[in-house]
Amino acid sequence: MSVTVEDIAKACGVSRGTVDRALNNKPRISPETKEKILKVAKELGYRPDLLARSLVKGRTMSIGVVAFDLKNRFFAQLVNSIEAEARKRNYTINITLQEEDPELEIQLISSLVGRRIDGIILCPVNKGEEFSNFISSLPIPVLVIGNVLSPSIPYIGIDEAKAARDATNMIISKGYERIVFVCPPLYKRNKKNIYSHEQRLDGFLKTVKVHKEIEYGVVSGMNFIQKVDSLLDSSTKKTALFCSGDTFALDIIKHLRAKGKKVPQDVGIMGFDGIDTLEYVTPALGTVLYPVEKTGKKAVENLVEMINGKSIEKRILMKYKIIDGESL
Amino acid sequence: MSVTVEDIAKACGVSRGTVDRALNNKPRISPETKEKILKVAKELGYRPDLLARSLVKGRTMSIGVVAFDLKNRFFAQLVNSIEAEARKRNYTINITLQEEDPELEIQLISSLVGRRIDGIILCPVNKGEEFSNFISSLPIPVLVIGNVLSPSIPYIGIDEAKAARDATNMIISKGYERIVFVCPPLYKRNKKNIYSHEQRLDGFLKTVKVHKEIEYGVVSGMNFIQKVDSLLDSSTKKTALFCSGDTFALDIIKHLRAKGKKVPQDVGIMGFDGIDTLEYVTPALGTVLYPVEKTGKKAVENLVEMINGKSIEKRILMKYKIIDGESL
DNA sequence: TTGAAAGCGCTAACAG
DNA sequence: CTGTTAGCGCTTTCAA
Repeated sequence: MSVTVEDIAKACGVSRGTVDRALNNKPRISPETKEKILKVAKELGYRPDLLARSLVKGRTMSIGVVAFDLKNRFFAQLVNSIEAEARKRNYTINITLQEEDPELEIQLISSLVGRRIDGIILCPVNKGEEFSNFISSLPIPVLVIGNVLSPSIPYIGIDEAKAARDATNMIISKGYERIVFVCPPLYKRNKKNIYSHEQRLDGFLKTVKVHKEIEYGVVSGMNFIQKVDSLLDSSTKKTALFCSGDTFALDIIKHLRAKGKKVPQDVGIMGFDGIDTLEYVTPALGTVLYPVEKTGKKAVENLVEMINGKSIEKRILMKYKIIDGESL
Repeated sequence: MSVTVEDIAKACGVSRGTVDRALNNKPRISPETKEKILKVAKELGYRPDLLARSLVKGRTMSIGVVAFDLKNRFFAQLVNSIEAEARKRNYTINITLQEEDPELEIQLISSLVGRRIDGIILCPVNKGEEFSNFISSLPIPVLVIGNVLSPSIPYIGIDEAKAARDATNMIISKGYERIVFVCPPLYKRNKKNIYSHEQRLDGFLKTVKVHKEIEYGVVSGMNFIQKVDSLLDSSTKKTALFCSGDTFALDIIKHLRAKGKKVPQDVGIMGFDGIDTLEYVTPALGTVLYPVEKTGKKAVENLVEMINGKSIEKRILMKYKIIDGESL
């Protein structure tokens, strides 16, 4: 079908080895033959078969990405920056979405390994020792983003608990009498890896417990909007809702608006993540700005290091930023 | 390094051919040997090298996607559905982002072809005969989304011009005296493929010219916000802005809000695309709902058909929907 | 400076 | 039912 090294060799009356030397700028070839080979290669429209090359070289120059889905702004932004950084380094990315299905995740990872990609950036939904062992047993390096797996598997992200503490303190400083942590995913903590949300909860609880005067609560489950509703009706204390993700905050704001309640007059709202959607939302949401783009970039940098046999830090923390919006 | 067919063959005292028959459910093998081989394969933790398989099979079971970037909601949603549908069909996707760089786009496509992917879904930024010829000359099928390239290259999308006509008529029915088409990308029409925006403009113009009583205008360029501003100051006619993309509309709304102007009281706004961000935006933006997810799904379906040697329609049109929001 | 041959791991074809 | 061989397209090694 397409042109091969063999074809060029024949056309030039040389051997495949010589063609290889010409095509890949290797020494031990005369300038004349080289020039001729390059010319013929161009004429024939030669395109190297990267598949065959990978087979012999033992690396594919591609990295696998396993994420939840791309509807989620966080992952879209993340993958965007991963691709950009990978491209800079001549890597291609293979994206697979596990849609929060633990079994699918394992399948996808296996498939990626089978494709002989050079490394994986993983946003895991699985957790536990068995899965961690599975990851550790893989023949290629894996870097984890978002949810920590085990101390021995490289992780890159932010200090979630500390960020939550800072955010909670910010809310407290606004004079709220009651703060409710809204964390819908919490109910799946037994089945899925929601490390980051648990850490955020932890940071929240630690902070709020110090302030005896402040009433606090935690809401979890997919029917969090109803729960929030009844909570708000149950007391007249000045209340703030600290949501463990911006989208939850936006859902609540939307609901409150429909009910005619006002933010922040009737209730204060704080988000987490700083997704780009916020740019167009009013009132401007207070949130914790997660440096997604930088995280993606850094992840590629470090994964490539690992691919090249270097060791990296097991826990790389990025700088987050507390954003004081109009919603508090 | 890792376990190969050869290893299993040796361990079982059979030939590679037999192992192949066992592993891939091929006939002409006794149940006992098959069972034994499968058992040993599992014990050794065998993982087929898909690279080697692809080399001999001539297909990689992966499809390439070339898009602008994933910050753009449209592409994030599109890629999300492409991945999901591809996964269903046991295809993996290779994503590359061209960031609206025509030369990079060509490079990326070449690289994908070199990797022997089975087909490409392309959201082109290039245009013109030369590029179309380049695409046609590729040894693998290409399906285009968004911007049409040439009638001979399969395209999937919506009837942009008709959608714009319908949208314009909807705006007119609201009693506006002046309608301005805001299309920032228009200024790059000579360098880049902005087919869809041009079609939208075309649909707008055709419709508005029929209504002699209505004043109309077109704004282009990245400083469209300023231009819109001075336009609004220049007349007291009841004006609507028909933006050729939702994000432009959102940018304008944001700006107007900052200036204290109200939508739709002071000016009506209509968008195009129906990106998911709109869910959280007020006032609810009137827009043209592009069936992104269905388009991505359909694209994979059709590309796979092409990969399997079947021919498909050259121009597949999806159903769009005019959304009457609160912004008009 | 160039050629020939081996081999990456797999599947396919043909014998046996 | 099973083994052997060739070959996918490339790179690498060892001779010449």
